[in-house]
Amino acid sequence: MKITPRTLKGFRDFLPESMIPRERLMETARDVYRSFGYSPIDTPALEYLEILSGKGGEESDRLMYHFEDHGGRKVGMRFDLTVPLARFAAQHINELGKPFKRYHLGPVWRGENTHRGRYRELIQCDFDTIGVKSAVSDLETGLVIHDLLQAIGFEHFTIRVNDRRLLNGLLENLGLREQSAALLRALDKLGKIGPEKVAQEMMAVGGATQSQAEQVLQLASLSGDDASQLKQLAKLVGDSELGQAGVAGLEAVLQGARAAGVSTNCLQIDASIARGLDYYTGVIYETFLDDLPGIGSICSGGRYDNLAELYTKQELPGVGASLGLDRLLAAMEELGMLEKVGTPADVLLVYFSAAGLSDYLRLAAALRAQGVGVELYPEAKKIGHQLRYADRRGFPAAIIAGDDELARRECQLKNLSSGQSSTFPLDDTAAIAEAVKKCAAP
RNA sequence: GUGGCUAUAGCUCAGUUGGUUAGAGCACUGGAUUGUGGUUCCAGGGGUCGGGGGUUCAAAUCCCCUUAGCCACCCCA
Repeated sequence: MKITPRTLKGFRDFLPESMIPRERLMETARDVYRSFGYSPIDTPALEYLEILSGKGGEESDRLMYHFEDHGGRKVGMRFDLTVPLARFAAQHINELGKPFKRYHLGPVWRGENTHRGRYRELIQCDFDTIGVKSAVSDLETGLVIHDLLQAIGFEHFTIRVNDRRLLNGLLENLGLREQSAALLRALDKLGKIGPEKVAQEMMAVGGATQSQAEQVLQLASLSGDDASQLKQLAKLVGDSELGQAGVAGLEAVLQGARAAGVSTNCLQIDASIARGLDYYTGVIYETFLDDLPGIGSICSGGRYDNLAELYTKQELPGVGASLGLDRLLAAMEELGMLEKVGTPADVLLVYFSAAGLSDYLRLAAALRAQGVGVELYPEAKKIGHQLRYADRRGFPAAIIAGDDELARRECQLKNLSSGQSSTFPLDDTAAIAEAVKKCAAP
């Protein structure tokens, strides 16, 4: 009786075809983060339960995988990278200095119900700047998102920016500060259920009056250029100090972004985004793909005033965002942006007979030293078989060097998409490497 | 967590009012072609019909339970 091979609900295997673009995406994220000066860190998958359940209480029990280890310690698996960052920062900030900019790519686990694009094990790609309150860091966070999406290959996307202080300032003005959580939750559904139902929910659940609900909804109906939108917002928040700070924050982000060359198409105010994380206190970002808005935000983040207050007396403000790798890959798949490749190598080296093995090994080593990925076929099967293998795996090229070629100290390089071959001296590995790279280029 | 839909070969699916040995396309392996892939032709392997229980002379087909997936809602650190 064999054990049925299967994976847990919400957990997935990745075949090369999906793992290759996945790794590429992570590499792109790392490159962009590094280009802004963020440094890599890592933290354990397991933490003491008390670290992770700091504020969640009962709710976190449902969401988090937790258990008792063999030493009787109560432990939990991290469900995001922000809480571990808070612990990490509280523990190490004196060695790190401020500001501290880090990126962190890694899996997190959530024991909640699964949906399309939502799994129990997922990769997060976070970057944060902690230890400073500067608006420059707020702005830079948006710039990273912008550069990241461009580096991945997106042209049509919208980074929506908002500021928590704006919303709270308005609510303060209206005397609704106490109910802000319920009201923001309602406001966040705007795109989904429309303004009328949002107003209804605000009145029913949030305790707002009709006119209060309408004023909150005005936030979401701005028009005109940056300056006039900011003017409208300033008017809405009136003399609320908090609200004015929010307007100023947004102004700084918009001006900076324009100075850095970010177009109005790619980054704009959307005062209705309110979603999520309770701990955000300032600027908020959410990013949508214009060609696939239904998939939701693929990169979100914002500013939080005191990341690590649960763990240290030191005040540690921060700002950052997180790329939802799995959701983004699902989107790219749907948009046909992922070409199917079954191999990461550039060329297949056909194996004729053991007599040529030393030459093959020497050639392969020389090509690899020049940055060309080479796969040597491991057995002397028929050439047709080996070429078919190369074709199906998506190799762009094959090197063919049988007894005849080797006797002449030559090899053939066959471009598998055009079908054309050319001959090179076996020793001229620089020329071969260059020709292979030409085949591999799109 | 609530409600609905679904599960047949590696993948996409057919399978009549319950009826005898469960099929197709693609993929895979071998051959036609002993040194040139993608096309074509031939052959082959691969299924306890998601799992368990029940009804029946007889179940892929009907009933119950369970697991997994999809959709909507709830929630979202």
